Parts: sequence; C-alpha cells; structure tokens
Amino acid sequence: MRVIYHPELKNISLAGVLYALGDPVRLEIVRRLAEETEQPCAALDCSLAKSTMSHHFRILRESGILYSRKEGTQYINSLRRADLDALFPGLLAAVLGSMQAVRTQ
Amino acid sequence: MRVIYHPELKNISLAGVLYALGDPVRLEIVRRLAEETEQPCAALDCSLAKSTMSHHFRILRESGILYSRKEGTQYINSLRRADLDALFPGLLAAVLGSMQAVRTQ
DNA sequence: TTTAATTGTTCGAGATTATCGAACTATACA
DNA sequence: TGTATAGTTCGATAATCTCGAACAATTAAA
Repeated sequence: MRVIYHPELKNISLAGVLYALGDPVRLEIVRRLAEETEQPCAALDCSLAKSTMSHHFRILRESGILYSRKEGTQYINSLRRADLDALFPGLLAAVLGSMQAVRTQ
Repeated sequence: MRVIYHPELKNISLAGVLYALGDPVRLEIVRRLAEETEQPCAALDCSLAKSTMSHHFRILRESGILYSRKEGTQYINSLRRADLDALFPGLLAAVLGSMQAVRTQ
C-alpha cells in the first residue's frame, strides 16, 4: 500500500469499529497497543502469516482504531484514543476493561 | 432450528459479542431492543430478506447478546442486559450511548 | 378435520471476506 | 553493489453474507 489511508473522524462508524474489534487477533493487538503506546507490526506478531497480520492491521487502521506512520522499514502503530473517546465515549475503556477481566479469570 | 441455542455465560466471548455488534443491521436491532425490551423478529424488520434477518438474529443469539423464546408462531427477543453487564461492564451502555450520539448529530 | 394464514427457519447458490504462501517494494546496512 | 529487514500485494482456497424458495410449527377459519 503506497498511500496509507486513515479515515477522518466523520468517516469513522460505530459498526465499523465494533466489527474491527470483533476478532481475537485484532483485539489482542488493541490490548497490547493500550499497554505500550507505540509499536511496530512485528512486535505485535500473533504467530499468523505476515500477510494475515497485515490484513488485520489494515482493518484496524481503516476502521479508525489505530494510526500507522512509516519510520524506516517499519510502520509504527498507535491507538487513536482521543478520536475514539470523542466519538464513542467509554467504549474503548469498556472493551479494554472487559479484556482485563477475562484475562485474570 | 428445532432447539434454540443460547450460550452460557462462560461461553460468551468479548470478541464474539463485538463481532455480532459489528454490523449496522444487528446494531439497529440491539438499539430497538434497548428501547422496547421484548419484541418479535417481525417488529424489527429492516427491509431485508426474512432469511437474512433470521441469520442476524441467530448471530446475536449465539453470541450471547439476546435471548429468544417461542410464543405461538413467533419468537420474542430480549437483550441479555444483566449477563452482558456482568461480563463486560459498561460495554453495552457505551455502545448504546454512542449510537444515540451518532443519531442525534 | 382439513385448509389457509402467519412467523420464522433451513437449504442451495452466487457474491463478499479471511487465510495462506509466494512474489514484490522500500528502506537500511555491510 | 548486494543483502537483510519490515510490510504489502497477489492469487488461490476456504469461510461467511445475502437472497429466493421450500419447509416446519402454530393458529385461525372453513
């Protein structure tokens, strides 16, 4: 992908965000990005094919959940927390909190 | 479907719930069920084929979001609010709140 | 009891989406 | 140069969405 597409706020939909979060791999990526704010794709590997991970990052990026900027050979990813909180107050917190709860069961 | 499957709490996953919510039609069904607690499928029609609506209800039911009980010729649906709130505190409220916000823009 | 109407499910097919390996692009480094 | 690194894109196969048509279960009417 030559030009990296990031949606503007007005083009971020609730259904799109929920859809993007509705996958265990992508949910795990979001969880890790919530812990450490900036990470390259490689650091978020989930023992899947590189092309599959690339697909998941694309879904997350194009739904408006994360921002990617190129730095050298890698893409640095970060959550669009402020944007998400502005559009969907409490959503990200509830999702992250629920993951935490499930993990510590 | 002869036997209607409803998952137990321990079999309700966050990813499954988010996936089920990640569709405009299903989100609309949830929104309406949040307004009026008990409704048959027909009352929640979204100008899609009956078989498609049936599919969406199945996804919502099997992910743990709603409960369906048969009454006469119809199925009465209701949100599993208490179960969802217990598992994922604040999630449903955030989703419903965000929908409200988007609708009143 | 048979017939018809209502409500929703299930089935089969075509269209969109997920996963993979292989090939490619872009940058950095020796 | 050449090589390594980090991701993307491509092509194929497998899974999921949408639809119309047929089916099942209940209710109401004849």
